[in-house]
Order: sequence, then structure tokens, then C-alpha cells
Amino acid sequence: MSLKHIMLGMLREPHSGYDLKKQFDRSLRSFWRAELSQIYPLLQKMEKDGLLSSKADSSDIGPTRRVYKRSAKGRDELQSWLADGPTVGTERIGYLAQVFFLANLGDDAKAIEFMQELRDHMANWLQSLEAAEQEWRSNDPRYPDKLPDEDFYPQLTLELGLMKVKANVDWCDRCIERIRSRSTYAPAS
Amino acid sequence: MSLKHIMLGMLREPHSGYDLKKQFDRSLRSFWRAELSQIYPLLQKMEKDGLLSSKADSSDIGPTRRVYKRSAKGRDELQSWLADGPTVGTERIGYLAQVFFLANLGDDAKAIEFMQELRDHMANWLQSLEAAEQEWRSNDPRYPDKLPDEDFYPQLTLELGLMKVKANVDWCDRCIERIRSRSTYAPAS
DNA sequence: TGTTCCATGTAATAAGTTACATGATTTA
DNA sequence: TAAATCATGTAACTTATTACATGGAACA
Repeated sequence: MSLKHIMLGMLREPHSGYDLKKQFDRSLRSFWRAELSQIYPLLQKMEKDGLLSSKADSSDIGPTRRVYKRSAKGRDELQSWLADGPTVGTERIGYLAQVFFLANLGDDAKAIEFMQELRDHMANWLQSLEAAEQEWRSNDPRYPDKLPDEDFYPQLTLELGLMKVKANVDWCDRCIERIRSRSTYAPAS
Repeated sequence: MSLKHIMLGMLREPHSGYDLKKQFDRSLRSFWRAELSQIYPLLQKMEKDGLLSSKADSSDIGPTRRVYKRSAKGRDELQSWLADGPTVGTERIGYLAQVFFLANLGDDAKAIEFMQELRDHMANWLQSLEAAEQEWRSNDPRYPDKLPDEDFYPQLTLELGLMKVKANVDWCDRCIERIRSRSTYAPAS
């Protein structure tokens, strides 16, 4: 169960479920996602299990929120997740499963369209990652290697994200090229 | 629901649940996985839904197996999955979530150990992908661009797999180096 | 005053994992 | 004959998604 551990990681400082969702969309979406309808019940369960504590926060602005923070037990649980070593072999990449079976479209032109659409997604994604990096770099002189630990490790994941998404764009381009040349040998009816 | 569609992709030719599991471990494990205890009930349900047909196969060797094959309805379902365009933004990569929170180990040496272990995993994985490619290349003169469609598209995913796993190895190396230099500035007590 | 955003949840369903159970066949 | 592999499944549980429901606050 990883979402539990991700929550524990995020809840060093108090956050509401709504906050956590936004953080997901900002900094973790390259490798994990979660819906609010999963987050809220999970937070409740984790509090029941003693991993979190919560309190209502009726601050001056906005509706009342419930903010959670991890307990000592929660911190231990997080550490043992990390100490267990890397979780490998559980990756799940839907679009690659689709490419694997793309022959079933039965039409090279449609396959090219698919790859083109994928390429566009990846190019947009790359832009947003590059923008995020640029902003970070210009707002914090410690970027990247003198960031405090709690920002340095996220920065490592941003770097890999950039590399991977770039690789995806290039790969899409080459795939399109290769499908095109094949079609030339045996053009669609 | 993607596993359903992956099954449909694989079941152009008849296969048993056991077969499908082996195919997963051979050619799809870079981006999807499934347990037998998920596969068997799913096949039954898909047959009930008219996406597959099955028959018992008491061949000369081995225990009796039940082999499934997709129906016309199954083929349509598969095509509409592909025609819907690429599924993006649902990726899930557990080890990156861990790296993101690696500061919580509270010890650079442990973080380096973690990254080292990850690097080893990736390097092994790379070896097995390279071996798979090499074998394929030497056993089929059509490799890679003159393969028939049903092998060409899987080959595209193998290529990306190779690129990504290589990128991971390099990234791990650089991360280890960067964590080391940081430690030099502020060495662990 | 209507739209968007903030904020929290429940219900129903689907998808996936871990543990358990069974028995035949092949190979060392 | 013991161990590994082939082969299929069920049960219990955990995890995740989709749809629904509610209402206050900010903003244009």
C-alpha cells in the first residue's frame, strides 16, 4: 500500500485532504495520482490506526478544514517503508500497453495518429516540467544541490521526470518515422 | 480497466490463463503486471460478458487446460480502447514516490544505499532487456523494421523500455554522486 | 447573482493482492 | 521418490475509481 506511505511523507507538516490533492497534482503527478474520494476515507482510517492526528482548523478565511499530521508511529511506518528498499517491478504505464497492441487498429494511419497524440501529450508535459524547474531555479538560489533535504530529494525526481518525458517525445518521433517508412514498403490499400 | 484490454490484445490466438501469465512476465513486465488470481476470475467474467470464448484443451501432454480466445465483440472492444487515444497521466512508479520522501531516512548514507540498490535493480533489468533484444535480432532477419505488425509494435515498446531503463541507471549514478557531494558540505555526525 | 473555487464526504463498483487449496505431470 | 513445474481456482482483503451529494466563500 503506497498511497498510505505517500500521505505519511506529505504529512510532516499539517495538511487537509484538499491540500494533499493539490500537492499531488503539483509535484507527484509524474508518478502517482489519487482522487479526493480515496484520500478522505484513507486519512480517516489512518487516524483510527494511530498513524495520524487531526484537528479542525477554522481559520479566518475559507470553510472549516480538517488538518492531519503524522504521529510518531506514522513516522516510524514511513521510515520502515523506505528502509525496505526500492519497490521495483510494479510500474504500470497504460499507453505502453496500448502501443504493444497497436497492430489491432489494422491501419498504419491510425497508429500514426495515436502516436502523434501521445507525442503532443508528452510535449505539453515536458513544457510544464521545464517551467516548474525554471521557476524553482530562479526563486531559490540554493537550487539544485544546496536545497534542504526535504526539497533536494523531490528535485531528484523532477530531474528523472524531465529525462523520461524528453525520451518519450523523441521515441514518439522515431516511432512515427518508422511506421511511415514501413507503410511505404506495404502501403495501406 | 486495462487488464481486460490487455487480455483481449493477447487473445487473438487461444491461450490459457497460465500462458497469459507467462507472456506477461516475458514481454509486458516493463509496464504492467498481473497475478494468476486476478487473471483466472477475469477470464471467466469476460467470457460471461461475451468478449471471449473458451474450450477445454486435453492435449497429449500436461494437465487439462482451458484456452480462451477473443470473440468479434472482444475485438471491437479492443479496437475502441485503442481508438480512444492514449491513456496518459495514470502512471504509477513506486520507487519514485520513495525517492521523493527519501529525506525521511534522516541519513545520507542510507539514502545512498537505497539509490545503490535501485541502480542494481535497473542494471539487471537492462541486461535482461538487452539479452531479449539481442536474441530477437539474431533469430529473425526481419528485425526490427520488417517484422509483421503484431511483432513490430511490441518491438517499439521494447525500444522505449531500453531507453528508459538506461536513463534510470545513469540517473541513479548521478544521484549517488550528488548526494555524496552534499554530504561533504555537511557530513553526517 | 451566477460561476468558480474551497472543502468534505458517502455509496457503489471495479481492480488488484495475498493467502490458501488442490491435484496432475515432469524431471532429477 | 522428492522437488519443480504445470494448471486452475476460491476467499478474504485492500486499493482505487466513478458517481453522487452538500454547502460555504470568493469573485466578477
